[in-house]
Amino acid sequence: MATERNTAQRRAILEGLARTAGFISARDLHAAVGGQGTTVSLATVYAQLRRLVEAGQVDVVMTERGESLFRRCATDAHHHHLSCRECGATVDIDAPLLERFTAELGERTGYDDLSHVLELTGRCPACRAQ
Amino acid sequence: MATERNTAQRRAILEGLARTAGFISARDLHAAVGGQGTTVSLATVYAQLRRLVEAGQVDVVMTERGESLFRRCATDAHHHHLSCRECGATVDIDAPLLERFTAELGERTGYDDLSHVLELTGRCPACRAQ
DNA sequence: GTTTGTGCAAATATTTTGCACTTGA
DNA sequence: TCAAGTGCAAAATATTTGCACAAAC
Repeated sequence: MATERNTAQRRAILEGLARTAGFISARDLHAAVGGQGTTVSLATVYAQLRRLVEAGQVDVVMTERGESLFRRCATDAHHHHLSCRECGATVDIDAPLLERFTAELGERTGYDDLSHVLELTGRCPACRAQ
Repeated sequence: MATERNTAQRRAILEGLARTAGFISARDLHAAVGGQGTTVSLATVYAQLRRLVEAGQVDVVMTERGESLFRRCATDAHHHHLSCRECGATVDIDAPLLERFTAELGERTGYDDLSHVLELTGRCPACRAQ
């Protein structure tokens, strides 16, 4: 039985994920965790993320460029957000348009049990001003 | 104006894609093309695929492992895919609704340089029938 | 004390790039 | 002719792995 050890690095990574609103790359998570007290190697970030994904505690999506993005699984209500790729500021988004879109899609394609992941990134007004 | 030159390599790559039923990786396409008379370098396969993708003549999807898969496609517009989580079958989706949504979002939030990752999964009619 | 996790550096895999050479129009 | 395309090898990017050491239990 593989019991997870409660190491300082694992704690730091879980906190980093908890502090993050949406999806985050391994590289960015590594940077975010490094900013705090503990230092964690990138290899350990990957190792922990892999365990968390296997345990079903973390979600993964692939960007178009082949980069994996991770987030702790949300059990709460389904919603989306837009986050600034420079400063990390996030804005919540009500997406009735998107929900309608998926519903329509099911009818048109014959697929059912549809689910979607939408990750939006951009540059916020403050960062743009610089 | 970028006019595409009709090189032997480009022809071989297009024929390779035409001979392929579904999606194919750059590596496999390179191997398939090499089997025929002409030899084409892997770098050229990538270069041509990139042009074809930019021209909207070829589709790309990402595997879970971050490998790009290509296939010649009918639609020219930017679009996404809905894939069956059981058998992997993929359907093209034109998403003018989504594009409009992101454009609107930019105006409403003041964010610019928006990009999105949209992952759609469901169960296809064939798998549902079982 | 044993087993799991960590960190480093090196390996792997995919894709891109710099640059000299070739070729299509 | 000459810009666009090609091929090679090297670089860039993302992720994994081997192995010695450290730490959790």
